[in-house]
Order: sequence, then C-alpha cells, then structure tokens
Amino acid sequence: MRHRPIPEATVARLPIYLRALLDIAGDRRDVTVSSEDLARMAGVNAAKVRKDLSYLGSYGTRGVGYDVEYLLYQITRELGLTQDWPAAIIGVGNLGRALASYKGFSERGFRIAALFDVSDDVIGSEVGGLPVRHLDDLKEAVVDEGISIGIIATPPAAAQEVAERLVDAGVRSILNFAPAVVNVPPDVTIRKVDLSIELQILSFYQQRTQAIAAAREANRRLGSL
Amino acid sequence: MRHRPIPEATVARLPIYLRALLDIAGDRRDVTVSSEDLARMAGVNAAKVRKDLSYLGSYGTRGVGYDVEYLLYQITRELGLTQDWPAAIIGVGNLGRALASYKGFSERGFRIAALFDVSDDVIGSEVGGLPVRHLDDLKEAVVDEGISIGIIATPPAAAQEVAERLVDAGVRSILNFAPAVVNVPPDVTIRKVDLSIELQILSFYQQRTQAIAAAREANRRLGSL
DNA sequence: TTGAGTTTGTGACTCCGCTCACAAGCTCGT
DNA sequence: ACGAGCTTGTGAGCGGAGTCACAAACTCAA
Repeated sequence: MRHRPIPEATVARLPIYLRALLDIAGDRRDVTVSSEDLARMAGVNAAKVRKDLSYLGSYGTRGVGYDVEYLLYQITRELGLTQDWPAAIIGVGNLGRALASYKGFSERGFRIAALFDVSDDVIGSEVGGLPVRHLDDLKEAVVDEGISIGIIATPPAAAQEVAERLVDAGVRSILNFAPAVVNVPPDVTIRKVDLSIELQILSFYQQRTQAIAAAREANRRLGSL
Repeated sequence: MRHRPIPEATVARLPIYLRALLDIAGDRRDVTVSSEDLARMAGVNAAKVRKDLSYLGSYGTRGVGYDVEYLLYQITRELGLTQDWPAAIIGVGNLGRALASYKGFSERGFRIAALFDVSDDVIGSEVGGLPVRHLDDLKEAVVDEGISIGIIATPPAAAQEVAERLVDAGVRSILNFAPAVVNVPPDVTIRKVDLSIELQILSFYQQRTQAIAAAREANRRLGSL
C-alpha cells in the first residue's frame, strides 16, 4: 500500500484532517485519536479516514488509534507545509484586496509575498502592508523572491494572459479566482475557485426541490377532484 | 435518457457551458455551436459536453450543432436562474466585505439582499450600499425579504451556529467560506469554499514534483560514482 | 435522389472512489 | 497467560463518471 500514489480525493481531504488535528492538539485534548472521532470532526465516514491515512503509511495502532502529534507531522510533511511557499496575487480589485489581507492564509502558513496589477490607480499604493507593483515586474519578483504560487484575481478577460506570464516566470502552481477557463501546460497545476458557479449550483438544487414540491402540490389538487 | 436525474458532475459544469454560451451570444458570433467548439471553450472534451447536454434533453441537431439561444435558455431554466434568489451574507469582515461588493454575483444574476454581523463596530454601517444588521434580525429578514441563500463569511468558530440559525430561519441553500466543518439537516444543501485548502492542495502537488526532481538528482549522482 | 461530409446521442468499457465487513493486532484486567 | 473489547488496515463489491467509438440523422451540392 505504502508506495502507491495518493489519490486526488484523498489529497483534497488531508487539509481537513490537518485542521481537525490542530484543533485537538491545540486543546491538548488527547494524545491519540480514533478514526471514528476524526471522521466526526471532518464530517466524513470512519472507513474513509482510515483508508486515506493508510495511503500515508501505517501510522495508527490497532486498539488505540492515531498519535495526534505524529499524524500532524506526517500530514504536514506530505502536504509540503514544512517549507513555505510564497504567493503572489495578481489583480488588486475587490477580491484581490480581500485575499491580500485574509488572515486564513497566514494562519495556515502561506505568505503573500507580492501584489501586482496593471492600473496606475493602484500601483504604488499599499494593500495589507505590501506595495502593489506593475505586472511587468512579475518575472523579476518571482525569481528574486522565490515565489511559487500565483493567485489570479483579475477580471476574466485578463486571466489567460496573466496565467501565461506566471508560467513564463516559472510559477508551477496557480489558483484562479477569475470566472474564466484558463489553459496551462501539463506540468503546471491549476485550481479554480469560482464564486458565482457555486451559487448557480445551489440555485439548481433549490430550484429542483421547489419544482418537486410544486409538482406534488399539483398532483394533490388533481387527486382531490 | 430525458427523465433520468442530472448527475452532480454535470450540474457543476452547466454554469461553465452557460458562460461560454453567453460569450458566443454576446459576440453575435454564430447561431449554432458544435460540441467540439463548446468543449474547447469550456476546457473539457467534446463527448462529455454531448453527454452532459443530453441529460437536459435532445436539444442538438445532428450535422449542425446546438442552437445557441435555445441552449442558453434551457440551461438557464434548468439551473433555476429564471427567478432570482436573494442572498444574505453573514459576517462582514475582510471576506464578507469583498463578497458584498463583488460584481461577479450581480453579473450572474445573484443579488445580495442583506448583511449581518454581531459586532457593534460594523452594525449600522454601510457596505456595498447595504446596511449591516444584527444577526438577531436574520429570521425576520429571511421571511420578509424572501432570502433563499445564506453565505457564511464568519470566523470558523461561529460557522456552525450561524448555519443553524439560517436553517431555523428557513434557508435551504448555504455557501460556507469559513474554514470549518458545518453540519446541516439532509434537506439543506451546503457547499464550501475553503481558500487555504486550495493552497494546501497546490502545495502538495508542488512539493511532490520537487521531491521527484530531488530523487532523480540523487540517483544521477549515485549513478556517476 | 444520391452520396459525401458533419455532428449528435448513446451503448460499452474502464477507472476511480466510497462503503462494507472482517481479520489482524493492540490494551488491559484478571 | 489469556480472553474480552477496541481499533486499524484492507480486500471485495458497487456505483458514478469519463472516454471511445459508431450508428443515426442532418445539410448541401450535383
């Protein structure tokens, strides 16, 4: 089992387990934790927790559970969080600004190292303690400051070009907030967060349940004739 | 085929097709579009586009493609976007503020109708043209103003309680930005957007490729001995 | 009307991920 | 030392989702 690659679905859950473990460790609640408890905290089922953790190796003890500190360390290491990955935000509009001062990033060990834009209105100003620089300085900054993650928070029309500039500068990990499809070479990892798509998905399920309710209602009325 | 339920994965892609179709319709580029073209614009493969669209019904014409306007209408309808779903944001910190003024929502037809918080520092102030109200007024506002989507942008510790209040007020669709696991009854749809989890996933893949590169390097050196 | 060229709709196959269930292995009390 | 009671690790089975490939159905030119 050990040396099989970790499935994507598992990778996506490791940060959740990490958060739960940090909660436990912070409270000094217990030295070990069972898959059952961890599952409850992570909102998944216990078998899934065990299978996920087994991809990292056999770090549990039967009849006892998992050592919290040890597991914390292993997940941290596996996620590559023992080193820091400086990130740059491109696009300092509403969203970019909020991301720049979002405390959740620094709490999880991510450091926003630079901000870029193309508008003279914001270049030179400070946001969250960092100066906003011109996009043309991107490559230099990436090299000099070892930036390894690019966060795109531009309008959709600019997203593809910004992504290409990031890739050209040597960035291999991109998080895209712009509502646009962005293509990158296969050796680059890109993930997208699209806020209005999330709302549209919610809309679908809401609409569906309302449609079902309406149909039931119509049936009821027909039945009573 | 028609009356089978639409798979989750398909639902998640419909908004992407919608965006692509809006682009085409806006440019008045063409009356019809092929699955091939649509696939290119959506960043997926053509067979997937066809299968996805076939769940909505047989709206294409063989040898021709899909009528852009008609398909637009059908997807809009299926996603429930013909009616509007007023949303409330709970938590007017950094993120909540940005979401309140995020133009992407209104562009896609979602209206932020109310803002809530518990801190006296912000209650009464205006954000994005809306007054911030006390969380205790939530239920009343939901009923009076027909709010159907709740957006949680609070610190993680408050997320579960806020979710329960939303559910109690009658909200059945929740979008959670707080980095916390939130449990809701089965008739409530909840989706989460966790920004630092996204970065942690990127970190994993970046770390992995670097680890592979390092291993290769080590091998090379050993081999040259 | 026919045939060449296009494009959809979908059955068949494969792969991935989830869940179940249980043997293996641990602790602890007696 | 042993058995009762937990908890892990994982094989087996199942269902959802992606891809392939091709028949069906359309257009258009001659």
